[in-house]
Amino acid sequence: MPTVRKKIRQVAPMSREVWVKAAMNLIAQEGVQAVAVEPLAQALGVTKGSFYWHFQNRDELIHAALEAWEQDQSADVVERYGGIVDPRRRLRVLLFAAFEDVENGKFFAALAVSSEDPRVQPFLRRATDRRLAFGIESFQALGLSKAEARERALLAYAAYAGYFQLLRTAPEAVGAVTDLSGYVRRLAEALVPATSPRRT
Amino acid sequence: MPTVRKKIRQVAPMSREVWVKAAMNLIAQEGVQAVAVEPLAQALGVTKGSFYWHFQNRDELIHAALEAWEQDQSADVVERYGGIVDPRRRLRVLLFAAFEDVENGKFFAALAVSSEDPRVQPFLRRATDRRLAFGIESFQALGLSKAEARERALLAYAAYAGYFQLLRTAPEAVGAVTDLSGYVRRLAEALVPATSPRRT
DNA sequence: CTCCTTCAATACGCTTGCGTATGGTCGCCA
DNA sequence: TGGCGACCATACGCAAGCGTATTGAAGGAG
Repeated sequence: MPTVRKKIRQVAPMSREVWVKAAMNLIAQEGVQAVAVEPLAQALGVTKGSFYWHFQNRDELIHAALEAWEQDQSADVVERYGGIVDPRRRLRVLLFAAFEDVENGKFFAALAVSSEDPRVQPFLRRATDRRLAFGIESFQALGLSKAEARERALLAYAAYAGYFQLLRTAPEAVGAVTDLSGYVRRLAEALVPATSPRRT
Repeated sequence: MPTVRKKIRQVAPMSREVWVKAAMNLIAQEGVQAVAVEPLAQALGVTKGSFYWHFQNRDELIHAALEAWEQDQSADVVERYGGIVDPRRRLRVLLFAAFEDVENGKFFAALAVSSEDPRVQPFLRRATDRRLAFGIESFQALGLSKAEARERALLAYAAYAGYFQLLRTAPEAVGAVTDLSGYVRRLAEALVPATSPRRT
């Protein structure tokens, strides 16, 4: 240990956010049950003593991580594409954007993995409801009945959720489909009637 | 060893199958990590002493449960519909049958919940590969290229997996779509080109 | 009746992880 | 320079589960 006079510790005081970020990574890879205090502390090079200074208990960390995700979430997917007025275009843009945000898709799939956990259920439900409602709304703006809009929104969302679930469980099978945009285009064309403005 | 003792005990002998069935139920509802020996024994009204007579360890029970599922699995989905020669009809029948087998769909979704578990991964992979391969094969029989067949099979399977995932995480949202057959019909019509004019 | 096999209960040790209690170190400030 | 507060380590108690070892009951074969 030659030139280690000052520890970096003071500069990076292991603040809450470090724990939250680490927890989010763990959730994305192994689900919430993998967020265990002691292993996580060891991975970060500290002990539980540090953790229980920053957090009251394990649940608080999990909740913080889920909340952090929910923030990015509603900022990204919904609000950003709510501005597009043409519902046809909005739907297509939304679909492509959703499938291209692999990071978020993986986290969502990881949450679905922990869907039995009562801590994640409200978050999962809110995300699902928000996205489905947005889809239904958009399809209704195309002139479809509410029932039909619901049907298509559910199909679109199932295709989304299923895609990222498969990306978790069998990535090579998904990887064999080299052209993701082709996949999404097919989905969009199946759901959004008359993509080009040939039929107004 | 194989002296066939015919005499069944008057008291239900708590044979292996009772444990396996109970484990399958637990997996379907809460995932594999819920298959714990002691709670399960208590739920069955016995103690661990019984369990460790029938099984070497916990993994053996889990493996047996997963294998039991896999048996029904390949018997049901693939073999039963492989006989239909017309690929167009085969695909449609397969799609409807898959979505109507709610029991199996739920179990599959529960397995996806435990996808991080190294014990379930081979089962999940085999099921996915088998189903995808069957779908690709059928789409190719329609005259589609391999790439296009892969794309459609993946979309169909994602819609399937996502549907049952949503049924787990947000059953009311799915329940709002009252007409499941409409959902599947839309999916089928989007994927299977130029349905024959005979049947709807 | 006795013994042997089958099945199950009890008791024990071990590991993992949660949460608490207490003490130590370092910097800053009066 | 003494002390206070932020941050972390250590040590402990506790619960859940796994797996093992030992004991026990109960029925059939000889």
